[in-house]
Amino acid sequence: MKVRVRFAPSPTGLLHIGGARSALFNYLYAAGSGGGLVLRSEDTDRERSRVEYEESIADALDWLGIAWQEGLRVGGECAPYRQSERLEVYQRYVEKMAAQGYVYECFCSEEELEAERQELMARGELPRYLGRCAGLTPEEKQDKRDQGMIPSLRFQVRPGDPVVIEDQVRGEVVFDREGIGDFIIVKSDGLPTYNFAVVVDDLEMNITHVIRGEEHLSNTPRQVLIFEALDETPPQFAHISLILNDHGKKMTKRDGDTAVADYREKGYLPEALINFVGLLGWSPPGEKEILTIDELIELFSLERVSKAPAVFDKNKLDFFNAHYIRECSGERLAELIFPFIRTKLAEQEDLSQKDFLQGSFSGEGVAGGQIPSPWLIAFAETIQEKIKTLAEARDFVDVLCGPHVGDLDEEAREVLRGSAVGVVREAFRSRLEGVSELDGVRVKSILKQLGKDLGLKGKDIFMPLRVSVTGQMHGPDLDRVFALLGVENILARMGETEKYLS
RNA sequence: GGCGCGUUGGAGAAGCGGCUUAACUCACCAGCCUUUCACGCUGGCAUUCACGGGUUCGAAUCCCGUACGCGUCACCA
Repeated sequence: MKVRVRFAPSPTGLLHIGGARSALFNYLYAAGSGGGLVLRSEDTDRERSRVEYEESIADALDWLGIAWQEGLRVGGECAPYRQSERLEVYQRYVEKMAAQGYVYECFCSEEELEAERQELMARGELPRYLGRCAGLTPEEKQDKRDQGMIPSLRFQVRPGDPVVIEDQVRGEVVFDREGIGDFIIVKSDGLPTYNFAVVVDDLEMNITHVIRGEEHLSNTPRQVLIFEALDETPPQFAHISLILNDHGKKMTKRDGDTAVADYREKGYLPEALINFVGLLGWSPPGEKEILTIDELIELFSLERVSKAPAVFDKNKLDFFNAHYIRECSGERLAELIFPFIRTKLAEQEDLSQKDFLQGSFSGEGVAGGQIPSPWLIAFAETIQEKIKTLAEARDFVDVLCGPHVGDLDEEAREVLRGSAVGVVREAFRSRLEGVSELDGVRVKSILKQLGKDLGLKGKDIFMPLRVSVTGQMHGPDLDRVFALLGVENILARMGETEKYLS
């Protein structure tokens, strides 16, 4: 039988890291076994569901490179893929189960239910519904209706053997039927509850494997009971552990960046996020951890999914991101960086006419858009090894653009007070005379010759020049920096730092 | 509280009864490389696998108990 898995988020918020991992694991499993992935929207919560969220979730998956063959946006044989549009389907199943006597109307109010729960808890018993409305006579029901009460529908849990779940990750998990009270399958607003809708949809959509978060494990017996009442075989279950924050708690919005979109905005690459998230609760068989999505597909298996929860470690994410940034071609990095530095670049008044702003982007780029200018590519290559996120590129704009040096800190000023500084600067300046185009090779040879002529080595010649031109103690290789700035800017900046000389 | 799940270094983890005096990766520390910072390279970082019992010639690996953590007990998913 062909593997069919699904990712079924409820559109009540952005796609968060945990959801992304569930989607990823489903995707990897499907792709690795020649199966398919279905994207379904579980929007039965009328209050909280919103189409915008559904869109943003699909966008996030697209961006990550997690592709689904069926469902939202792409359609398919089992359409519709939005639960709110499948009400007739659920109705059919309600009737099927009602015919077997599994369904009854419940008129209990929220207050009554709460009171019952409290009482059971106080007695130290399992809070659950005791079936008060199960024995209502037709007259009593009519009476309640006449009073304007709208019933919900409950599933009757019958006594029997414990429910055994063969979980692909956790092994055999056993639940007692007595601990499960009759639960609601259709709310009084006519919409099915989660536990009912998943079962129907997984059945109708021929889902073979349900891979989802551990928080669903305790719900699984209810779902199995419904499968049983329907006389159907449940799919294989695989419950993956939770992702914890660094305090060991379940990651929630309050922990700050939990949405995939947050990371995209901060300048993380999709391949870095995929690599990182893929290693959360799963480990590859070999020693290699830097893995592309295709390699993950190749290596992924449920057997290697960990039972223990995983802590989200931003350090490691940063490591992956820095790695993938370093792997980019200059052209792609330039394209990726552009949106992050666009406004900053625009502030550089004297550079605004340079081609990297608009004119640079014409023709076909690697990402299918436009081609970045040679300058932008050089800029990208210059900072490539310095940044962990794309957003950090912003910090380099002022340093590598324009005729102005920012304020120098005390350490930098100290460097310029050195005795040989004036000589080095003058020698450098004179060598720049008559030079119109600077490139890395040219800069290198100028600096080399300079050192030779003055009889100075390394630090003594490079630090004064670095500080004179960039105002900084650290930064990318000087030859690249100078080539990027150009003669005019270098001279202008040296003029500005003149005042710091002793 | 009931039920369920988990517990190997700061983090991700490998380990599936002897090959483990516990791989690998991130972080951290030291050294090397280098015109700075980074990158890269080399080395260091758990005598010990939550704790206590037991089984066994032998246990991180199997069993039991305890502790701790997490999840779940909704007309939310």
